[in-house]
Amino acid sequence: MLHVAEAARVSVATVSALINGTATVSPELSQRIEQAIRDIGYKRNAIARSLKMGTTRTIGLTVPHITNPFFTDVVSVIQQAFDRAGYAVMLCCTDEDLNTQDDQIRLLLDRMVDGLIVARVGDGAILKAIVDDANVPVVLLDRLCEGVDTDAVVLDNQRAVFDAITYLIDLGHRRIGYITGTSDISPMHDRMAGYREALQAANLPIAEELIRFGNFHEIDGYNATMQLLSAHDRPSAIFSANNPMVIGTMKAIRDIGLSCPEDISVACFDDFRWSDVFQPQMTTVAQPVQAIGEQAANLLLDRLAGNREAPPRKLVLKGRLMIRDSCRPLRAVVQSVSA
Amino acid sequence: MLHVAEAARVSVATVSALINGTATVSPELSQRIEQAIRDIGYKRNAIARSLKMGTTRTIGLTVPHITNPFFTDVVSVIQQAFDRAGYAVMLCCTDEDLNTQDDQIRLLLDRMVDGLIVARVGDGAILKAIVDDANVPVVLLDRLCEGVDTDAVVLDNQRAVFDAITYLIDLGHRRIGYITGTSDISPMHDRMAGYREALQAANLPIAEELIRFGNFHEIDGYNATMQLLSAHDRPSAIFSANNPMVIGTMKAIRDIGLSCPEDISVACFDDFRWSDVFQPQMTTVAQPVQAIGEQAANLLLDRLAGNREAPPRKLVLKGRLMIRDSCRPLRAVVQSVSA
DNA sequence: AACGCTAATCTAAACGTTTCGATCGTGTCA
DNA sequence: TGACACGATCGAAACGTTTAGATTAGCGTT
Repeated sequence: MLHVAEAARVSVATVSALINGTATVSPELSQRIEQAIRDIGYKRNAIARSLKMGTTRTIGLTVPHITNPFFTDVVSVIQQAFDRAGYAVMLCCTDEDLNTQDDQIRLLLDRMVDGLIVARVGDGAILKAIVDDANVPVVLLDRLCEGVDTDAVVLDNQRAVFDAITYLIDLGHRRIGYITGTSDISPMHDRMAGYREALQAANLPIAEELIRFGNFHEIDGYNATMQLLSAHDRPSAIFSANNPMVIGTMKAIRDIGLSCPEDISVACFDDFRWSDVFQPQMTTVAQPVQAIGEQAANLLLDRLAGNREAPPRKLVLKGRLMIRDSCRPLRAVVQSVSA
Repeated sequence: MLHVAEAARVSVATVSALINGTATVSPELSQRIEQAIRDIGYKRNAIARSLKMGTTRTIGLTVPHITNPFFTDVVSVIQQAFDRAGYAVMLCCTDEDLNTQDDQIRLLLDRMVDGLIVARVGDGAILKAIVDDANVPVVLLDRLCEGVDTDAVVLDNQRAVFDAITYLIDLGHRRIGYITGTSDISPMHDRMAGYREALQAANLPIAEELIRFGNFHEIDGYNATMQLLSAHDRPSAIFSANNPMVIGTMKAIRDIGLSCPEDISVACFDDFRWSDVFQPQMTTVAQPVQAIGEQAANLLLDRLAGNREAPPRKLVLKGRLMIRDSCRPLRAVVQSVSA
């Protein structure tokens, strides 16, 4: 900018005024300055600007795994929304690891991001501390955080799983395997509650041996399914509370020589792009990824626009059960119905 | 930092020296400073540091669509690699749009990213201009760019498609539909070349009506397939040069009342996580996403480490044909073989 | 005792902006 | 004609660091 000012024989203040439109500058000088900008190929240095202004027009976004199709989609929507608003987004993947997450959030705050969207991991203690003393607006995505009272957009997970499990029960299933991630994050906790609620509502016993915990990964779903299927009284249906794990479930079913839906019904959380193309077409709980991403972005953009004092807003969206053909009625039930 | 210095009764220079380890500071002062840092909860301002140092420890990454599973995986790997190296990554999705890409690259350069990894879009003119005058290292990902002579990691696309088409030919297919994205980017161009080469090598005619262009999206694959299948002399196999489009292909096949692989064989570029779980298990050309991401990251990290003068390095990796069961031998061939 | 050497510390400039307040013509009004 | 307001422009400080070079103190040599 100094060079531009010299070339146009004006002060840097005038150049700045013209560029930002913060003060009127005469047509004559405007022209000289614009010419100089073109000649020199001047680009404003956003870092210097950020230092002075105290704002970077950059936000941080952390998700556990970007390869989880739910997060892929949400990240995509969020990125687009902020792009439209002229913000850059720094993406971090925490790999479901608490320390990684802490490091990354610190990294983002060091870089003075203007705001944070966090699909958190682990317990909320450090997140809370970080959020409290850095005074950037934070919106929680997908996962609430005890003690962190801030904007959030989540799904009504309990209801969504309740609906899915109830659907399986209506098909005649009585022993329904349930594969979940570790329950220290709210969605897993709430989904489990939905499972239990549905069984109770149908007066079915809750068999703890049918509930299997994994660490969100395909291999965990595989192992859990193997255990479920090799038990002597195996379930007739399996619900996987997370998308990557259901792949493991399907592989285990295949490897053990069974087939879905003939021998065992399967449903899972999170829709994916291939759901209705390949066989079996998977019955899933679809999250409104577009809405989730947009709402999260809007909440944060609203704060960034200056609305800092409004009380925390918690948006709860509804999932939708996408019934396809990976779940079949149990024969016994079909008979009793036709009897 | 000023506050810390005052609290510890030292100069800011000493604080800086301690924090960065750039000079020895006596145990006594060290302790006072560390205490002050803790008391105040001081965090170094990375923006101010960047301004002074001329480096942000941030890189920019642009891809056309993060929801394309190839890019999802590569982005994931790249993000991890830079995270390990202490870099942040700004992610941009260009949506296959040239103007968007230009805007985003400018946005990134304004923010003084230290380097750029670009899976480009459109023609390379502006990209070239941008890359030339911003003097940040750039590595091209997946797609080369005419006139931009810089580090790159790409696939041997021609060979990969050659192998896939040859496989189909060996199965007895003679009329093989080919669905591609617009050929102004190198992978599409090279893949097409592989298609033509394979047909020529087998002395088969190249029927231009079997070649369909789309814009990388599912709907384009759908439309292209509809056209191919409603022609009077329809192909017995279809190869889709891009992953999202193959979903459209499968939907079109279903909607038109055919089935894969019984009525028509299908193969496509880019493997996906569900390939071997659902039916038909798709025969694909798998890219070594892990290697691609790591190599791209390494090339850039090497430049960032100071190796600016080395001549441009172009890494060409090999694809791998994953034969599953979405392609069947043509009956005629089976008969002639058994005859 | 004077000197030079080293280690520890400090002062101040610089990075590239924004912006407050000052300055300087110019035209208007009494 | 003098006072005054106003519009255009500028000078300089500030944002929070890093770092070159200056300063100081301590210590061993001669």
